[in-house]
Amino acid sequence: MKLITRDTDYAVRALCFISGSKKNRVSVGELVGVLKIPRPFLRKILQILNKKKLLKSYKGQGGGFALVKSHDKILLTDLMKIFQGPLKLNECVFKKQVCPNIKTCKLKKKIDKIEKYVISELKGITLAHLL
Amino acid sequence: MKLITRDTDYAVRALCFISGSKKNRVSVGELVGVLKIPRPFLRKILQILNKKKLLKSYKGQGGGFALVKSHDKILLTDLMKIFQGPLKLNECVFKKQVCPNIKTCKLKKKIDKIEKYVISELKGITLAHLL
DNA sequence: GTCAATGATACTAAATTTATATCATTTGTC
DNA sequence: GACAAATGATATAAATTTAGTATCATTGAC
Repeated sequence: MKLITRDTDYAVRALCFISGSKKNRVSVGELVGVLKIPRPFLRKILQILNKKKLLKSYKGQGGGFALVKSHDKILLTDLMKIFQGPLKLNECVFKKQVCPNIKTCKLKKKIDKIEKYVISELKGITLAHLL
Repeated sequence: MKLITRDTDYAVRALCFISGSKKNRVSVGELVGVLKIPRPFLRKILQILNKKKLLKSYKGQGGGFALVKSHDKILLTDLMKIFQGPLKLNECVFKKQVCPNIKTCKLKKKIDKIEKYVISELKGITLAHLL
């Protein structure tokens, strides 16, 4: 029932740290040292963030990762989408056949309303809110 | 990322059907026939609902399950709590050590706000909204 | 007493989340 | 150019949660 999974969490932490760092490149080794995130897992996450253009990576000695845009432009929902798929509180539970008696399910509308609220609120949240 | 898991779903369907039934007792066999839920799984769910006093069970020939309270008194959140644990959108992600630099995490307040809204909205939802 | 129902409980399977491991590629330094 | 330090790509494994199964015991109407 967690809305936010661990990889999203780790991504947030890593991006925050990189954003706060004075260097313009931060290596995995540095991040692991500070954030205590399992190294291979963090590597995977950073590679994904690189592919998704939230980070730019630099290979070779002295390499590492740098932010592409400033932290107040990085939306929490972007991270959630990347690691957890599209934000949907309700999936198929309240579709057609909920109660076989019923054609239109009023509950769905209620859930949809809540979902919209959550999404709109989350959309307003950037990493800047952490700093 | 589903807010509602399958057992909650099944519970909703079963309770709805029982509520709509003219009989005052509905057996698992009947429910399985109509709702197409795997029998042993449904049995488990109904047993839980019985223990949690949302259903009353009757053993023996002609036995089955009956509602304890009317459908407009059964809250969706009750079912979610029973099958999915306490409703918390955010768990430990945005606690203390999010960004090691930071003491108080503003994001937590935002998430809390959303969570409260969701809970309050869900609290208003009963099975009656399905009928 | 029999049979049709639920109670209790232990087990299995599938899916998702959370990692781990390894080899390839790039690049700065000597 | 060799080497070392970094990331890229990718396959696999472990842990957890969700979903489902199976079985024997108990109850109660007939």
